[in-house]
Amino acid sequence: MLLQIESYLKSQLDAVLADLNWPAVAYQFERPKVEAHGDISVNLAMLLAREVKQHPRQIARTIVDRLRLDSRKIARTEIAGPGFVNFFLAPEFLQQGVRHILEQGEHYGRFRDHAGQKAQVEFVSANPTGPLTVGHGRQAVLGDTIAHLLEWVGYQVQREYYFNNAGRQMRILADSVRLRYLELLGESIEFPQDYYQGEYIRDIARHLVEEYGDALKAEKDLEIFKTSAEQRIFADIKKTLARLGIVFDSFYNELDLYANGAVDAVVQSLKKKGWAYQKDGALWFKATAFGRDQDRVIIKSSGEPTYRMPDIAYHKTKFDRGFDLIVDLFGADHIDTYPDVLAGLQALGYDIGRVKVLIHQFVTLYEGKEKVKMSTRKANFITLDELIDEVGADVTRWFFLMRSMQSHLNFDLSLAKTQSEENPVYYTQYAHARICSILRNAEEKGIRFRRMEALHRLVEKSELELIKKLMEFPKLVRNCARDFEPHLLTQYLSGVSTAFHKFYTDCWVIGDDAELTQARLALCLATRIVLANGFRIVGVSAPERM
RNA sequence: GCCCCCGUAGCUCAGUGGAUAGAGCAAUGGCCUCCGGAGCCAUGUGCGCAGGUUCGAUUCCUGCCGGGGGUACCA
Repeated sequence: MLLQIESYLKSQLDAVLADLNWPAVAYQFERPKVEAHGDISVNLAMLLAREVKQHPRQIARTIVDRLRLDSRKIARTEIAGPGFVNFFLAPEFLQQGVRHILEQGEHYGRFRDHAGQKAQVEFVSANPTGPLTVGHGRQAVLGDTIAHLLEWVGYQVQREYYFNNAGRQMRILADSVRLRYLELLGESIEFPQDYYQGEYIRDIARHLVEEYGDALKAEKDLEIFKTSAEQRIFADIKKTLARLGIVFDSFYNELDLYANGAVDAVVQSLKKKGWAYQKDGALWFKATAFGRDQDRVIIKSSGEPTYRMPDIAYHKTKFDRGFDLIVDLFGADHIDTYPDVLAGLQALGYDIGRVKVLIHQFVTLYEGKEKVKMSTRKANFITLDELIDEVGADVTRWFFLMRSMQSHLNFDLSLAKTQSEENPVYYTQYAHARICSILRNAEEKGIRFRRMEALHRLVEKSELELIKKLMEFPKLVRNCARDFEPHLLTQYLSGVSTAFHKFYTDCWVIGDDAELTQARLALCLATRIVLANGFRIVGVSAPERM
């Protein structure tokens, strides 16, 4: 609705500009912070000042005098401050906004902007060497929410998890399991310090003992230990993600890229195109030709490819699989490696404009004032599961979404535990539960919403403020999806809750005036729709009771 | 050394090229005849420092200071 009124205003303003023979400038609509400045303001006059060589206020005056706006949409127009033109929405327009929301229901806020287009979001992508950490949790929640947002603007989205099961880490993991296995069989072993120390390694070994007895005692090949570890750990990872409501559509592994020749094909292709050369016994990629500060080794002198090769080959498959939008979500530790991948793709002739790389900063855990150092190897990390045990899935998701991804996140565990009852997510969910309670109450009294024509009774300030808030939702969804900024949603939703709680305090819903009751029930229903739709995107529950 | 991110209220964090910079937690005082008090209302402090661009900078640019991360023929 807000989007409709903006395009209406834009067409009116553009017509006036054309009339006056004034140049088109890129003016913007915004929602003023201060109530006295109206509902929508436009900075047009200030931008025109230089072009037209008049005072902004005078320009604004000229424009406003020529505007003939529909009074059912815009109640009045004012010029203020340095030359803002402020518009005040007509109550009638707001009341019709409620009707619009009720008619749209669970589709309110959805767009078809990208209908028919395919997007892929790659995230988490943690190697199966241990349980997910709190840091992975941040990425998991961000990625899943971005995927939701893209779905809301029309994309068909695939969630993909890429993992590396070909490298040295997995060998160490496998050998860690082997040693624990031998230990369980009573052999005396020496467990290296840089091996995986976690208790879960013993669990995996225990399963092997149960399944194979001592049959693997002399097994020199690590394959069975590796496969077993990979399967067990992945099962746990999936279970953890499922607790947060996250399900991946596809898992892609590095080994396949070697097995099916994809890595080799990329090497040949780079050579053929002249982007690779031999030096010091290694094969180098001419990354400097694509703006990098130095060339990179892609095949070591030992004959092994470096990690960049499978990364490039993997990304090539994303293009070959036909995605219109490719989103990569990485932790800050990858910040210096993805440009090589992009350069590689450019060298192969792909349009990297389709790739959106998102970097999120790390989570630093605190226990009170003490910083908790985390290392999967040393197994002194707090797992994502433990965090969910402590605060629940809703709080976990909400907490990770309250911060923008480029901000470092200090997570105080003891605070999260003690404050879990006072958490902002409860405040927001409470509004939803409260609405459900009112509706139950009405139901018990035999009152049902059925009269859309009562909406003109919504005239109280807190009613109109709530409606304005609800009408912002679609624009917000679209902007969050466009800018890949899921955190704005949590802020918005808690703003909706505030507006609702105010309305609830000021206005009695179920009363003697049947028509007014109908109007306010409609507003409650509309609020519930917006909250529920928002919760669906951020992935928290919409409780009917708390 | 070089590259990336961050520096906003006591704490954790939002936000904006513009008109009076916000939320949650923490603190203090109010609000229950009646739909859920997990609520509402009221009270305080802040854009790291210095230049520049601009009609206007907390926002953009440069330098500095402080914190985090990267910078391998490891992944």
